[in-house]
Amino acid sequence: MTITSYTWYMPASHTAPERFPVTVDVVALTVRNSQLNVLLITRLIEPFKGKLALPGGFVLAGEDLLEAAGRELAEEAGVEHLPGHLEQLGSYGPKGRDPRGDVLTVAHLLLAPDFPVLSAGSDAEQAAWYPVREVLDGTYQLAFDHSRILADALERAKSKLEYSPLGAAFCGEEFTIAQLRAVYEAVWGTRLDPRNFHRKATGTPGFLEDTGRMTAGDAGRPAALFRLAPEARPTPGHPARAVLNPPLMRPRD
Amino acid sequence: MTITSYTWYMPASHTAPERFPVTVDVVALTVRNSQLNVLLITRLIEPFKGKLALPGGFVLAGEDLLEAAGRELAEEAGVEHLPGHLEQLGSYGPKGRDPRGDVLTVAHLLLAPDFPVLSAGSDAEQAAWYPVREVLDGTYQLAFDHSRILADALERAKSKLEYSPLGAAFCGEEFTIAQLRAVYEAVWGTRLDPRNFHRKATGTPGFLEDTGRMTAGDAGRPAALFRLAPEARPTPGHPARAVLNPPLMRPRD
DNA sequence: GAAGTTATCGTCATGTTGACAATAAAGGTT
DNA sequence: AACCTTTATTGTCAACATGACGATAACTTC
Repeated sequence: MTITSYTWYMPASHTAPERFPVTVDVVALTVRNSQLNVLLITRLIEPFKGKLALPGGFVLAGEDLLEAAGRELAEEAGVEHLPGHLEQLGSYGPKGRDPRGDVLTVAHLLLAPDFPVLSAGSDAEQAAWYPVREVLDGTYQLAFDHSRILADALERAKSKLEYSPLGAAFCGEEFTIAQLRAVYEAVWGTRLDPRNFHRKATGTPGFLEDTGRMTAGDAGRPAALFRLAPEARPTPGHPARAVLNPPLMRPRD
Repeated sequence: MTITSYTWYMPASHTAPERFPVTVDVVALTVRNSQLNVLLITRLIEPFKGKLALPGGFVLAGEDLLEAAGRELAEEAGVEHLPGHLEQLGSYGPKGRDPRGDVLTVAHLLLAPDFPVLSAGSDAEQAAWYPVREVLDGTYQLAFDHSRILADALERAKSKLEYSPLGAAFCGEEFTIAQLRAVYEAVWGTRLDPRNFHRKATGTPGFLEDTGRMTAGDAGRPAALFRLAPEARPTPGHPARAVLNPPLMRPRD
């Protein structure tokens, strides 16, 4: 259905409302060997040709935002089923983001276990994981306002870990306390005392559930395998409801 | 500037990107005689004629989102200068929100001291404060998906009070601890112990600053007047930076 | 002046944190 | 097999924060 007349919410000028191209961008974060990484694509065309950018693309007619974000991510990363937790981060623009005109973008945040990115053909935009640290310190330049979006995403991710059980979104189905701690350390950029973290993680009601199984083959004493407790698991409609209370304290910056 | 061709971010179909009407809506909250209130307008036309809705309107060309939200709010509430703290809440749509077609809306949240709403002429949409409680319990019906947006806004407001100094955004420049406590009680919908709240509010470094002045004329012992500490005041670019740590604990639901 | 009201300061038991000792259970080394 | 290294897990303890309330202080109202 196309809207041909607007008689409501009429701007003072009494003209038809402006229409904007709307894109979704995704800040996909994961932890690879104890480092926080972000998924970026290399732009093959102007503007910002050769620069790195967040994966994303236009919202299509009849699509919702999360839907569009999931679709774009799946397309550009070359995966079928989206792993991890996807949520909306915030909207940017439409003014002054793109040299070619006003574009509104709705940024999203994906917290996911490490997954392999498909190496597409050479004519497609190449997606790959990049250490967040190296993106922030200027080793790489991001296109558009994607640096700011990344910064906002990081701040969101950091605080998510404090109050929600979403740290586990970076892990697989089952994980050890040490693996979960590595997530917190990578996202927060700090070191945490293993003993205190263990106490807090296992002692918080409604957070973790012991599987009864253990790791084997690694160095050191085998570790117990945990999974998210049912109350902490995301359910359709109520993503990640349960809250860590009191929060897992992040050391003061 | 009008965009006539898109050669980047090209959807698979290789057609020009869809364009959407984009609106901003504002959930304006305030505390009036110990009750949380929300600013709503009465719709004068279809759809949802006669129903209540959040103030809002179309984003204009060359406008940014916060700008548009501030403008719409000022227009519909009939105020010149926006009081309080305005921030983006999140985006909704574009699918299935409006019976007439896809519209993307970016919801915003305003936390403000009680301010008088201009009673515009009878041909304009009438804006007024409504107790949030009565909106939630079904006494009033909201248009579009505005009930959901209001619910999300409330959740955001509640958690904002825990970790940020934004409770003070509901108060004027100077306020007493009891006034601040009334804000927390109204937003959280709980009663707080005055003595413990006083201890926490005045004992949190970087939150409040004693003005040295006192109230007079009210019932009971005069109260000291406080203002936000400089570290907790919003500055252009860094809105409400300082964080309450540890947070002001909200009683478990 | 007495009573009522609100603000503010204290007290105390309980719970949480941060620092760190000690033990457990594996693999690797000699 | 005895030892060493590594990592996991269980405790201990002081410092601090919270929640529940007692006790005053300083006004207004009657």
